[in-house]
Amino acid sequence: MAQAEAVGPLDESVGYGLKRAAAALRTTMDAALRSLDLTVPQYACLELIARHPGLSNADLARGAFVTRQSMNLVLRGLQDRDLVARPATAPRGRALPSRLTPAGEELLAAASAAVRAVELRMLAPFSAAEQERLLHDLATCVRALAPDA
Amino acid sequence: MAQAEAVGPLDESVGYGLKRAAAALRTTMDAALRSLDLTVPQYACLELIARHPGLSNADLARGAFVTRQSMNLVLRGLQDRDLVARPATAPRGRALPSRLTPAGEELLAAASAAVRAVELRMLAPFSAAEQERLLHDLATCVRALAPDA
DNA sequence: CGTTGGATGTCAGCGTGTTGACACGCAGAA
DNA sequence: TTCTGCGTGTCAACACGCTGACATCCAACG
Repeated sequence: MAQAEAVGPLDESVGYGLKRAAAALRTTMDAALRSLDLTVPQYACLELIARHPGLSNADLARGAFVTRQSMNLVLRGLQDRDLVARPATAPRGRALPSRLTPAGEELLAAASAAVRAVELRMLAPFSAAEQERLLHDLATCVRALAPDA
Repeated sequence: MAQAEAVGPLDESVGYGLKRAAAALRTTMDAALRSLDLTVPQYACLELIARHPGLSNADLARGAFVTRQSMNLVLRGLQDRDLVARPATAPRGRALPSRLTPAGEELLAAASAAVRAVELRMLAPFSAAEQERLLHDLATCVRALAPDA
């Protein structure tokens, strides 16, 4: 390596720090979920359905920060594994509300525990008040960038 | 939409907030750089080279959180546009130190200003001390997840 | 000195995600 | 009522990024 990883001018950027933290979290989550044969988008999909039963494909896509098409593929994979269930016909409009199967709930319980362990490790250096403050600061960043979100 | 975007149990997760903030930043940066015909990885590559001249492809890849192969493609695209220059032969080992061309420095100046404007907008609600604190908190998260980083 | 290990650049192959487009269904305005 | 706009689900085509692999080069060690 031609340059040391030492504190450089770039580490002073909050945007770079944000990306670094998100990348580290993503990598760690991926490693934690690998033993359950789940990718991060798949886990996010399950978690979203569990917290908001009846969510549509488009809603899930927005919640997981991917396109509808990608979420559609994720959803199909989860359906093939009998982890989520969607009605064949739309009860209202075109949206197909997704729900977890018992197997899905069971797998999610394990996955959620693994992810929570990761988050706990990330937040270990912080007090409860500091965690709350960090959460609030991140939400403020989002609001400043996308007021309509 | 079957469910409102209201404050749900998921918004209490710091990990989710982190991903949301990173996604919002990424989207906003992408929009700001589109007029300069630059993608976020391309901008990151230019910025890294500018701050650490002589960086190798592998170093750039680590700094931009992508693989060497992806960064190699980015680097070629920038070379084809005469924005960065790399020697044909390695002066030492196999690493080819990258440097900005005058055109690259010029374009980077505009891109850097655009990105700084985005970051300023994101950080507008924060005081200088709060910005510093947020930056420190993010670095702490990274350290907790990847002690060797 | 020879050899082992680590690091780099590059190639092929594949999976994934995205952009673009289309058909369908609801709600509101003319 | 009709029609326009919007949201949704789905398909095809493309581009991007990653995994795996290989050859090369330096450093360190026996």
